[in-house]
Amino acid sequence: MKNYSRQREAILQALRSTDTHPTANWIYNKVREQIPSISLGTVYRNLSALAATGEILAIDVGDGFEHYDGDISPHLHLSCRCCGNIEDLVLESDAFSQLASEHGFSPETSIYVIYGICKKCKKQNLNIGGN
Amino acid sequence: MKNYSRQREAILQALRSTDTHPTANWIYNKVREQIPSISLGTVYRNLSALAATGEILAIDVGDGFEHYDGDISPHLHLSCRCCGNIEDLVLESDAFSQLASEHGFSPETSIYVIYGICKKCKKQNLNIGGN
DNA sequence: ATATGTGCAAACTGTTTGCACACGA
DNA sequence: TCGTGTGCAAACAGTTTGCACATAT
Repeated sequence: MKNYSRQREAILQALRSTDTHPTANWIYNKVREQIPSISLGTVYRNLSALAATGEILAIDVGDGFEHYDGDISPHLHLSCRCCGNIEDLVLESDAFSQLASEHGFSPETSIYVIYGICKKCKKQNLNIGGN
Repeated sequence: MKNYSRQREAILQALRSTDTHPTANWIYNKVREQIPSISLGTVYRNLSALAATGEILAIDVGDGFEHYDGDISPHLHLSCRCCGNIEDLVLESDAFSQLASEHGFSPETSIYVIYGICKKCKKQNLNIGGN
């Protein structure tokens, strides 16, 4: 768990260089700054591998894109349906995972997404109607 | 918000007739028992419409399929990476949404997914390696 | 008649995969 | 040399969408 290829290293680095939750395509473009010859397929392959080993998190917020997160600690994802931004909210304790454990379920990864309107959009009165 | 077509009614009914979290295709096959001529496109269109109005929930557990849930109350989804089953766990209170509110975020829908191994799979020693 | 919804099938798009080649041990 | 990973591009699959027709008011 150390012998990373240059490509995987760059992918991991790109993901950890941001506090957003980028898509595969964003990472692809980012990594190309360092390794112009890298291919999208390689990005997907490595992201899948990293997610499978638990080194990164794959988050599906329902916008049709897979998002990735270098922060694997349990935290809330606040997904704004107005600007599309995904905000993090650190959790002091993961009561939900504990609850799941009490019910016989063995938690491994937790992905909590709350959809709504973020503070900024609300302030700008960019509120979207009932949609 | 009452004038539902026969198709939409059937889709809603099919979704609420099960305690699983079916995919669009499952619903499609289910509804075809009543309305054999219904098309997949119609199912998708209605599911999207129902999810947009908040009458149902669209859940992405990262298996490549969109899952739908007729229960829109905040609850945990326990996704077993062994058998693929999605279990519900009712929440008495949604502390996370409250936390988000305190941080200026206006929650509308909450989707909590915990990945792990369910009780049944664990009992059967179907435990999957580090994967 | 008009507006809304449907069935059908083609199109779309993010993701996956096969294959030949490159690189490190 | 051998195994693993890469680049490329074609293939895949779930979902969306355009269009003509059906249905209800």
